Amino acid sequence: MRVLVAEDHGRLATAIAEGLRREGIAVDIAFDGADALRHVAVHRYDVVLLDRDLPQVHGDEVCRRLREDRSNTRVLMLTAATTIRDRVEGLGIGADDYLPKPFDFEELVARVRALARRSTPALPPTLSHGDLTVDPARRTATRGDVPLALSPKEFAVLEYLLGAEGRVVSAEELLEGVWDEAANPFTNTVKTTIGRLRAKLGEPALIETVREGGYRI
Amino acid sequence: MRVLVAEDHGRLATAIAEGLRREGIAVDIAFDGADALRHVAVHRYDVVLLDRDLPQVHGDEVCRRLREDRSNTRVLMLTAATTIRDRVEGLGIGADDYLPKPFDFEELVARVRALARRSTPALPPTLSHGDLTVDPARRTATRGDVPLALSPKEFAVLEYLLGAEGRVVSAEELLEGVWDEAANPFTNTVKTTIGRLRAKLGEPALIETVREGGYRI
DNA sequence: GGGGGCTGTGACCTCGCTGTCACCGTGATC
DNA sequence: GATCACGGTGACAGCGAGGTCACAGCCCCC
Repeated sequence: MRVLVAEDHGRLATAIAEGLRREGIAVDIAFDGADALRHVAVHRYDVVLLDRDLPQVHGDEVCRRLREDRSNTRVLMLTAATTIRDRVEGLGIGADDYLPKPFDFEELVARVRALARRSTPALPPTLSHGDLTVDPARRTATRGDVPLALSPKEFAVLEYLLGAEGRVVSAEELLEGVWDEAANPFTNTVKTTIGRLRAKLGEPALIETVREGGYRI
Repeated sequence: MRVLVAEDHGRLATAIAEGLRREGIAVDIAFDGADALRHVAVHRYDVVLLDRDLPQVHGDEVCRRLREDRSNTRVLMLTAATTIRDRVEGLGIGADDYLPKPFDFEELVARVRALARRSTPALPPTLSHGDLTVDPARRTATRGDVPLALSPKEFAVLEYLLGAEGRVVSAEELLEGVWDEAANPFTNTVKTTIGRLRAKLGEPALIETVREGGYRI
């Protein structure tokens, strides 16, 4: 899962980002509205966490533009204002959800996850393939009743591959979908992560390699 | 991601190419319009970076030809002229985006990325012929329920032949369409690959030979 | 401060793919 | 039947994509 945090208060933005990363979510940060639009043009996000009072380009405007390309990115509006009127306005603009500051971090994560699940509507709440079952909401994965202890990155990669439903996923696509923009494009961390994931998934092997193509489940 | 830079100023072309490569993007260079068309005929690019003032064949013409085959390659026009009129004309010809020189390199990269994201709305789901089925997205081929373990080259050749829908495809055409430009034109690797492919496809034979002509499925 | 898990890096290795070459089979032509 | 041209086949060597491993930095938690 990949999220953009658009928030001009540096401390808050980085705190949110840190927290989400600890949950295995790839996070980029934009410090103003123009920056947010630039990021959105370049990458695909599952969710944009959007502060309403952004400098340069107002949050409402960013939201409106996001609605225009009908990419199925979801918008979670953050705002200091807490009146019902604001809430209604926010949703009217096209935000998918709305969270008044100050908020509880747990709740933020829960809402982000809920929205992300909606951004790929075809997928059922738990993903499975053969005797492998992955529950994105609970962050658990089991193979034939045996729970798997996956790290956040490993989990994210597995989730992505399952979501692709047998399509071949290139290393580049994985980098784009699971890592954040700081990732070195020439890294071999994808190879390594796939290797570790395979080791944990055990036999019989589930992740196939397609030479010159990528990986497939 | 693969990009073609069509730009006749050698220094600028190589500088752009270097920069994009540093971003992990595969880049080919064409120094004039005819060269650009040749590259485009042979390879599939996500984005073509097209200088408008190209020698031999003008950028506008290259762009028009790109629109004609409905490959979903995106065109980013570069131009020295900056008037609104030019901009409108450029887009009218069918460019997907438009960047006036001089430009900020960061912006160039961002726009290339944004275009590339738009460029891959999945190809037709599967190709088939008789009991043979080929799924390009999953990179799988089956013959009557039996999955075939094809190498990348074999798969590409099979895909090309199926795409030709019974037309006779010459060895030269296959070389152009499936191999890269470094391929030795006198090679007999096509013969060899066809041989291996036939062996894997099994009986009854699907690939016919047309003497002095080429192959047909 | 120290231990432990998670990640990314760089070095090294392995193995399958691929292009080449030499040779064979076959059908056409004389 | 001899010759010729073209296509098929099998052996082989080099290469490069992908796998593996050890290690170091980082962060968290005790």
